Amino acid sequence: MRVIFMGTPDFSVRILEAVLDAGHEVVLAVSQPDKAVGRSKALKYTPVKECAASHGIEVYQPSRIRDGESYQYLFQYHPDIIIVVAFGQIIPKEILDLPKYGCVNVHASLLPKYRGAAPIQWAVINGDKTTGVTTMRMDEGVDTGDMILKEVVAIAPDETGGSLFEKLSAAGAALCVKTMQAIEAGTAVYTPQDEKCATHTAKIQKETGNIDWNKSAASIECLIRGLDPWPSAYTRIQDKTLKIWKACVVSYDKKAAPGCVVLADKKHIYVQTGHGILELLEVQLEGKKRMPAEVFLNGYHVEAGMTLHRC
RNA sequence: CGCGGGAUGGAGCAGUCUGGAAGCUCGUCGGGCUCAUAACCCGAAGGUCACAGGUUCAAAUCCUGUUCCCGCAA
Repeated sequence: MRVIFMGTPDFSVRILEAVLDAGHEVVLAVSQPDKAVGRSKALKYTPVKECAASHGIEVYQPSRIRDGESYQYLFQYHPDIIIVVAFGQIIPKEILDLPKYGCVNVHASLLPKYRGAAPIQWAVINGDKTTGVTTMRMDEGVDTGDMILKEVVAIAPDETGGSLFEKLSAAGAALCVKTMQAIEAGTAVYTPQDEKCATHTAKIQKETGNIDWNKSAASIECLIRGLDPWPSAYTRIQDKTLKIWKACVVSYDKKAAPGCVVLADKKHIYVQTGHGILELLEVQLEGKKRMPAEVFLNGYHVEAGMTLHRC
């Protein structure tokens, strides 16, 4: 099929590559404008742009896809289908209706659950046991279109946002190709979403990682995993930011105020939470590299009674 | 040139302001204690103090330049 691919981050790249591998003709890649990023503030290509460029695919980067120009531009490519994966802008109806087979979206959750921005991280943060990917025929709402195919993916006990991202992008890539086959063969079945079961997720912000020690140890542990590798869960220790990369729930028969270090020896740091004790296993002090707790303890003095603060 | 922190035995850090003997915690190796130990005690090895210049009788420390790492911001 003649495909226009719209997407921006790494998640989209995996699917773009799968579409190419399946032999489809990607005539145009649409991505968000490049952004100044990193310490040097250099303008950086979006991952999709980078991938498209390496395959010799033309790239289009409208700042607003909703203005009339974009429609005109896309129209001249006469796509059979538009595949949209984490593009980052809402697509107007005229473009949705442009291709013969419409616009198909790959979403990293089992719709109608987790419509919206960061379904992967939220599935981990909420402690879900399973999640998945869904393909759908897009309509004007955000992630509200009729579903075509789904695949369930298990969330491991030590799953991180990053590792789940890998699993879901692989699953999404395969599912996208399968969906396209079904559409082309005319065997695709379109199932409306049950609005009553719909949930939405908010965009992940830096602030999302600010640990609230009043929460339970288990939920904080999920937060830590969900926000690994970005933006990471963090707290304050003696006026410095301490990122927490790995932790586990432990039992310890001592009580203190939430955020208080109840045990600190040569190898362990136990922190009281609103419910249960959390042991910090891997941390990173501002300006430093991430390191196991016992290594951190070699050079940083931590003792029982110290308090970790919410920023 | 967006802002800031950092580079010191194998690891993590102090020391830098107020130049003048290389220090702490851990690891490693040897010995001791012990039924035993990842526990404890004693001892040892191991460092061009990121790199290059400069100032000085003397530089980890002050000045200049370079490289690399990290946090913030996006």
